[in-house]
Amino acid sequence: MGGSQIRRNMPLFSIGIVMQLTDLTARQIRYYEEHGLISPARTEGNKRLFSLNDIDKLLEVKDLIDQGVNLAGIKQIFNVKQHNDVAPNDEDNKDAEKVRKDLSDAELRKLLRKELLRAGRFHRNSGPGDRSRFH
Amino acid sequence: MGGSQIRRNMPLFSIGIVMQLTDLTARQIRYYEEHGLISPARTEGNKRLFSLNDIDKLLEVKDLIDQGVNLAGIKQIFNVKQHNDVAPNDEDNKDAEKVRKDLSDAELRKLLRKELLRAGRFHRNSGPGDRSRFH
DNA sequence: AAAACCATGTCAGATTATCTTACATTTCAT
DNA sequence: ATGAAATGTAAGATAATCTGACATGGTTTT
Repeated sequence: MGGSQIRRNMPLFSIGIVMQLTDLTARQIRYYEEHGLISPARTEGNKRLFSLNDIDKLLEVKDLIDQGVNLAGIKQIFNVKQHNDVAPNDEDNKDAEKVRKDLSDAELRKLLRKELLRAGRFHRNSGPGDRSRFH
Repeated sequence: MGGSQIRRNMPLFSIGIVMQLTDLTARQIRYYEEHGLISPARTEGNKRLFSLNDIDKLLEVKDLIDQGVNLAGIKQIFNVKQHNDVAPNDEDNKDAEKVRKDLSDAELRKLLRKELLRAGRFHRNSGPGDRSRFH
C-alpha cells in the first residue's frame, strides 16, 4: 500500500550495495561488465548504477562460475536465455532468433558440451554461501 | 525465478537515488531524519543508506507536507499509523498501544483538527508531480 | 510591528566511495 | 614452460555525501 513498485531495470544500486548483495568484489563486477555480461547505467559523474535485473544476472554469473563455467560459456548461456525469454509471442520472433542463432549456434553446442563436461570438478571455491553479507 | 527477494527494510539506497525517487532535496531528507521521521542506516563511512520503508515514509511525508501538515503533525500521524499497523494480532498489543496513546492521544486530536483545518489553503507549492525524475 | 519559529536553500571544508589504469598473481589449458 | 583467463591490489583522480553554519521567506506569537 506504500507507493513503490520500482521497475526491475531501473538503475538504483551503487556498486557497494551490489557487492554485498552478490558477494562479488568490485573487480569482478567491473570485469563482467567489461565483457558485456551486464551493462549498468551511470550517474552524471560516471558512477555505476545497477538495476535489479543487473543483480539477478550477476547472481547467475556467480552460480555458473561456481560450477566451473567460464565467461565465454556464460555469455553463450545468456544468449540462449534471451531466446527463451521472449517465449509466448511466437509469430514474428523467428527473425531475431535466426540472427542470433547464426552468430552463436554452431560454437554454442561445442562450448556448452565442453564447459559442462568439466563442470563440478575442481572449482566450486566459495564455500557454503552465507558469509557475512551485511555485517 | 531470479534470486532477489530484498526485504523492505534492508538498507540499499544512497541519498542521491532517494532524492530522485521522492523528489525531495538532500536538505529536506536530512531535516526529516533530524526530526525522527526516518532513521536510515549508515555505511561504515557514515553515508546514509535508505530502505524501501524509508522511501515509503518519505513519500508520505511529502504528501502530507503538500497538504499543509507540518512536521509536528506528521510525527503524530506516524504515531497513529504505528498503532493500526500491528492490527490483526489483537491480544497482547494493548499494552504497547496504551503507552503510545498516553503520550499522544490528547494532543493528537487537537493537532490533527488544527492542522487539517487549514490544509489546502496556501501551501501546495510543488506542482503536478512528474518533474524529470531520472533526467 | 517586532520577535521567534519553521522549513528550506546554500556554501565551505572534510571524508568516503567509486572510477580508471596498470601491474602482480594464480590457475588452468596447451 | 608458455599463455590466456580471472582476480587481487595499488595509485591518483573525481564524485557523492557528510556536518555545521549562516541566509531566507513565510507564519505565528507576543
